[in-house]
Amino acid sequence: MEQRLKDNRERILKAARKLVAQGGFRAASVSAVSKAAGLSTGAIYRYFPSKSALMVEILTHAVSHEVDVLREITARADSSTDKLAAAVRSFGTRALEGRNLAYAFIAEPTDPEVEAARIVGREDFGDVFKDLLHEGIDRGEFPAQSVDVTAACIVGAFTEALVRPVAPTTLPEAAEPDLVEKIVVFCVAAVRRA
Amino acid sequence: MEQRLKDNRERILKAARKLVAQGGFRAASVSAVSKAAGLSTGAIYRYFPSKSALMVEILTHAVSHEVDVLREITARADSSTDKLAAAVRSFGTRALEGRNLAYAFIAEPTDPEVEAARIVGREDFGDVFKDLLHEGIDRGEFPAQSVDVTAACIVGAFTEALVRPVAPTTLPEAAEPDLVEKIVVFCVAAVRRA
DNA sequence: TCTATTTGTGAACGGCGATTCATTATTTTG
DNA sequence: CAAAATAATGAATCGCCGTTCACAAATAGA
Repeated sequence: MEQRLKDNRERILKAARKLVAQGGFRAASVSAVSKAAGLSTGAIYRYFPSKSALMVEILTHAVSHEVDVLREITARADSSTDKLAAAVRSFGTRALEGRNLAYAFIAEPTDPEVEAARIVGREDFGDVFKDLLHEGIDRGEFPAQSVDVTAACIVGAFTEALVRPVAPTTLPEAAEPDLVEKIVVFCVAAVRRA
Repeated sequence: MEQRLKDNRERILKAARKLVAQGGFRAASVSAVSKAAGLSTGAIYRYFPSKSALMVEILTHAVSHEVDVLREITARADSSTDKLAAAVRSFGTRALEGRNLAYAFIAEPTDPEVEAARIVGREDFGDVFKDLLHEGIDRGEFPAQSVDVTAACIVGAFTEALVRPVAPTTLPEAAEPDLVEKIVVFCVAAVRRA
């Protein structure tokens, strides 16, 4: 049945995503993925030409989805300040829900092919913030500033503040209350007077 | 001669540091280190119980040195705002001088032992900023805020803005002019909540 | 049903990096 | 200057990983 083939492909993607979410790319070896998907290692290669291709697909898919969410959310707010706050809040909240996955996609180094895909995703991401900053500067809501540097600082601030601390273990960890809101305040203050 | 033993140990550390600075931990294999140090792979194990131990020593040594520099620099400024600016500026400038080394120490994932050392160093680092923030809040220079979150955001902001972009290759890359100053402005504005 | 094609298996392969260890060179000591 | 101790060597070992492939099972088409 051709349906089963679709299902298998989906199961592989899902299993790989789960493993990356739990332990980063390092935990997603082909044998681990195949085991989690209930298939043999060889079977993986009937669905993906290489491990890198599998990882790239996971990454680009997740990133483009997140970028869509971000664009939609910013479109809803009126002022640039609100847009910025909403974007940081949304991204922060969503990243918190899947910390290790976010870490893997944002920061964890891997082989060159995946790295290239990461760079592209990172740029798509940064573009959302850059557009938003440009608009705010044009409107006079934000003072003139280097949007590239500011965008990098914003991404870095919440990456560090809520994604990084998890790197080694898989602790659920009671997050500091209002963590995301605090980061929002930090970023908004920085942008409005940077 | 016992002096030669000291020298060998030092040469190993130096060679390893250089390799990490050039290509991250990934480039610092035992055989590469031994070659660079002019010794055999086996010899490394007369001086260090494992590769991890060698890397941990490099990391903790470098971090404690950087923390010293930071403490000294902040001690020289008067206002908390100046201390903060000086700390961010100094750390940023120094990190830029050795981007890959900074990247490896701040962000590149490795084995659990090195990771543990990194976390400790990261905390020592954060403490400098936290002390500084507490003082500024007490003096009324900064509004009340979560020093933990703010410190993380600051470290993240410049990590992302000047260390990360280097991750894959060893490009010298003309850095954006005044990059460090822009980051300083960003961080100061964020902390002062202006 | 029987054959042809597609899908799945998992042991085997090749590469790489950390670690060990029998052996050799060097230094110390009596 | 021998003999014992110490240091250095680097090929071999081990473990892990991605990938392949000869074969087995399942499915499709006649």
